[in-house]
Amino acid sequence: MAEDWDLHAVVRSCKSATTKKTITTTTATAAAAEDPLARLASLTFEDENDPFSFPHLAEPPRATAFQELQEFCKSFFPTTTATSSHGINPNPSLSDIQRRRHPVRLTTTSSSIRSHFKPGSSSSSTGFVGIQDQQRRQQQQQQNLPYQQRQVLHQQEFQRPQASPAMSLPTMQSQAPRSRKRKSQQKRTVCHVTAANLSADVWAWRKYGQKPIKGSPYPRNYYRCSSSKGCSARKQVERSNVDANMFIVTYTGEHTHPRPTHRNSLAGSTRNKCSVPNKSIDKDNSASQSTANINGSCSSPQSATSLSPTTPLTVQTDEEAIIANKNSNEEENKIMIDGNDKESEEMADDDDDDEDDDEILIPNMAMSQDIFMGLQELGYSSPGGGSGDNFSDGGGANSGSSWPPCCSAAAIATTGAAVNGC
DNA sequence: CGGATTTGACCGGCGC
DNA sequence: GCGCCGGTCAAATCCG
Repeated sequence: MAEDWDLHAVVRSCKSATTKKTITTTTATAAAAEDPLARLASLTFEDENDPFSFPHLAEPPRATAFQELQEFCKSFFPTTTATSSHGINPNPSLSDIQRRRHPVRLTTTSSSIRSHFKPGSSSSSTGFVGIQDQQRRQQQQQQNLPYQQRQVLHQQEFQRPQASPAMSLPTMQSQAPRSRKRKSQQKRTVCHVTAANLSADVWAWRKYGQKPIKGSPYPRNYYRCSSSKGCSARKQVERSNVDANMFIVTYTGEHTHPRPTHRNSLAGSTRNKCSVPNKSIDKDNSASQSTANINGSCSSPQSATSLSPTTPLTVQTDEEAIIANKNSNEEENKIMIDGNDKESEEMADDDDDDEDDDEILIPNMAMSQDIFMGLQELGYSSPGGGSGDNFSDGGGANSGSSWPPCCSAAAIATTGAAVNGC
């Protein structure tokens, strides 16, 4: 139920990315010397109005470091053939196989996304970075790579920033009548983010639906922009069924209003509730929901603040963004990375129907492991535990899973706010 | 009281 | 043509 699966609070409750600017600059730089990842984390925003710009990303020393890392990590990247070695679908269907023959881009249509989100489908090498990243992550884990190294690998996929995901989306017909066909053709920006990173969004989102997704133990939450009436921007948040720590965020549509420099006034009016941990959960259907049940929600910034704003922050740039981009109009917002660019080009070769579909999304994010630990101590279990919720397969919203990413996200945001004196 | 969330119902695209 | 399923609507409810 929503009390548990309370992503809305994450989505909306947290401060703008400017908050993280302080976090990253104050906590990450110290570790930057020994940890390349920390360098990434220490990236700062050039413009407060554009929290996703990373002016320092292109600085020669860092760029060199990235290139080195990239070279180093290339061997870990999957190459050309999809595998079923991740426990996703040992018995791929014909359609799955066919899908694998056609790499899918990050920004794509719903049909392709749907295909890739199907548990039985796995992407081919170059296309769907998000899913691939999940696979890669598992591969890395299997290879017992050090965590930070995995983080570096992960981070590399975020080196290509974009402005705001939503703002960079192509214009769509916001007043168009409801049309599935049209929806399916809308461009989407898909990214994988950690729970904390769900908050790295200056827009105010209002939840308007939640649906169980076939093949996924987690429901998908639907949000629309509440910053402005008539805004067609939408956002879907779905927990990855591959990596319970990750969330698949899909942006659709475009904001019809300026980006708020601060959180929209509505953003603070969200219900901030900190329910009793582990209210849990429908016991009737726990079998297939092994990871759906995370303990009770806590979207309350107040409770998060109680963890102390001075908690040392370990910057974790574990977010993912995706995306190749061929929209020349948006080139100025992107930093091209050699390896990724090649992949993008290859993708373009494979599928030139979507020449300009690709988007970049790279929030600069930080999260505090200490805060997570603190939350756990307060009774919030980590993702992946619990018994699971009951999803009705029929239409309509359902009981959601009870993973409370909002807790950590709110904690981060609030902490950052405190640091910033916001 | 206004706005956000929840959730059952409905619509329509799409695969078979 | 049919059924499945994702996406959206909207009434009820909640909350500050």
